[in-house]
Amino acid sequence: MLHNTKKLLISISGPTASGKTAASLQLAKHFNTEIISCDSRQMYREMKIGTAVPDKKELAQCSHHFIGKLSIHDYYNASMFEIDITNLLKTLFNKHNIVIMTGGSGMYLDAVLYGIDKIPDPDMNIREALTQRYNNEGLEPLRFELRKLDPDCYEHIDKKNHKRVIRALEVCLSTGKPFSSFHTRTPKKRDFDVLLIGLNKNRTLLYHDIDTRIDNMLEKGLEEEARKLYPHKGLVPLKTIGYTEFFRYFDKEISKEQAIQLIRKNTRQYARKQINWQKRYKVMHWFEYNKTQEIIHFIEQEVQS
RNA sequence: GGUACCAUAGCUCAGUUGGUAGAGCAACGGACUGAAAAUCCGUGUGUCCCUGGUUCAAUUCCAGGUGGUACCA
Repeated sequence: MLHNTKKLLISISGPTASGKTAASLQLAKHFNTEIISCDSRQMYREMKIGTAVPDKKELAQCSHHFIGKLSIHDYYNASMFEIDITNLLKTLFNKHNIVIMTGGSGMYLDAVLYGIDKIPDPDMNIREALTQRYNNEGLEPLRFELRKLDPDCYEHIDKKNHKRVIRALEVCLSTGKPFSSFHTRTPKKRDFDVLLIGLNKNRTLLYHDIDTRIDNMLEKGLEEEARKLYPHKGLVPLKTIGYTEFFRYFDKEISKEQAIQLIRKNTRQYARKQINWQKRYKVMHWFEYNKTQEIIHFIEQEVQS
């Protein structure tokens, strides 16, 4: 039995197809607890197949949170996720000493672990106007304006990344204060401990398993799911691997075979970006993807010490 | 069997009037504070098919070989 007074959040990280779902289910059953999904796409209920949500059997094995919670028509972001999850954790920690969180969205994980600085909600009209300007005039004028409004931010920002520049400008314009003035650069304190677990799978096997997973999605009807969502293809949640490629096929821009090959390629690149992101956590404990018993043993040792 | 053309990066192909080579895609590495499965940045990884000849120097020119493609038999 666990005698710790402080509650523990166990985060399972790893690239797509590394076995996070299976591992977290085993952990949840072993510790008799619940699972929170830290995945920026599995939370949309219309996108089940393409985001590889756990199947009915898996979902029935323990309580899952945040899967299919939103509609693709809802606006959502990492800051909202931070608030929702910290609130949810308060409830769950009343029932459990340990809670599992699993998923591949690095920024959402950061939001839960360290928090995101409080900034007034984005003004969509300003964002829209800036995006228009970017489309018409290019990035240069926006960069120039940012240099005027927030020289400090301009120093550090990725100047070729239009989304970053637009975001910074949008905050400057809607708040009247420099974007950089909102950044505290200090992680928030949480009243629970965190144990970061990373799943490791060698690249060759990972790529093989990605292909298998995509074959499964196609069998389950990914094309049909994508076709249903095609009318909404402009929505942000649908800018997602597995859907955008099919949308291009529906637009007759590429063949179906090309779309599937693109899904494979883009998923591999996505996995690499996830691996890259996960390297930033110096306190991550790495395990081979199929060694859940070792993870359980490790957690029990950590809890007792 | 004969003739012509081709052989350069993982793939498709440039190129070197002879001084050991570069694009796209792929691959790989990285950044990330309210769009993050998004967005952006960086890196060339090579027996220039093989053997011989000419030359100070051959991936480049010449000869032969091997493989491929097309056409003729």
